[in-house]
Amino acid sequence: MGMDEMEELVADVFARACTSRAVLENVAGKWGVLALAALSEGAYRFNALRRRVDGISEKMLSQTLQALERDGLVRRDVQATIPPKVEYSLTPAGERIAGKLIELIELVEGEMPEVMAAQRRYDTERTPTPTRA
Amino acid sequence: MGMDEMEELVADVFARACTSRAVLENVAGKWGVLALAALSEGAYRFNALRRRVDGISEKMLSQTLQALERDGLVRRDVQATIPPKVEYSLTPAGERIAGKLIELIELVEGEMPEVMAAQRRYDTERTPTPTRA
DNA sequence: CCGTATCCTTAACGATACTG
DNA sequence: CAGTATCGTTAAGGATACGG
Repeated sequence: MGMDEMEELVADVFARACTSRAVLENVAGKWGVLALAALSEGAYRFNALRRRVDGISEKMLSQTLQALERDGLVRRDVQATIPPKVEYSLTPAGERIAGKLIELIELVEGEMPEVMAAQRRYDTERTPTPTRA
Repeated sequence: MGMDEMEELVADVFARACTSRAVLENVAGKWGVLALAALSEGAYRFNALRRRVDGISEKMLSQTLQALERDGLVRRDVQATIPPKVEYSLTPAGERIAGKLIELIELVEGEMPEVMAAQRRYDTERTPTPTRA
């Protein structure tokens, strides 16, 4: 077994309790994707970001940003003014990952017509037996 | 406002209750990523896939596959043999999305050294005040 | 304005048992 | 083998209120 295969094992996302899997969940999870994608548009302050990511609660935004900051993907800059301003932005690593997420989002959006057609087919093929009228 | 901006609005993942956001969650969610990534290696039968995606329960695998099948990303082929064999594989759309997910996974794995260093920094800078000894 | 802390509700999840 | 059904547990999530 060569070095490359070795590294693949210890970092394999398919293995549970793997560090890379945890990071992947932060990044690809429900709110992580949207936060990173929004920040790839530029720096945001807390409440502006909250408005951008429609539907996120204060609590979840706070938790999401903390996780991403801990992973070194998001930078948090505090300006000690009154009232205080806090700006969130992407680190270089964050920008690389966010870039890939944008590609994913655009790909998904491009597939939406096909996806919605498939959903309609699936739903009509399985529901039409309502206890047999 | 041109056509392009219009389409972007109706399909904007940043809007809650948006169809593309729901699909993105199926695809990028905890189990969706792993299921699609595994299937990009080739067709899998139910229990083989369950073993490949370490830690997933029968219930979650079943639910995940149903959602992805409904979205037209996974195909389910039943062979009426005894015992029955069911093969799961990617549709063309599923392959396109899975390909992008693999890129994401590999990118994340590549950033892991940097990420883990950031985590260590974050953890040491914030915990070392345990009630002040 | 930027959050954290709390409470409470909901839904995700896992384990088990059972059917086609 | 390939699931569905049910149940109990846990964690995620939302709303509110308060502190920095």
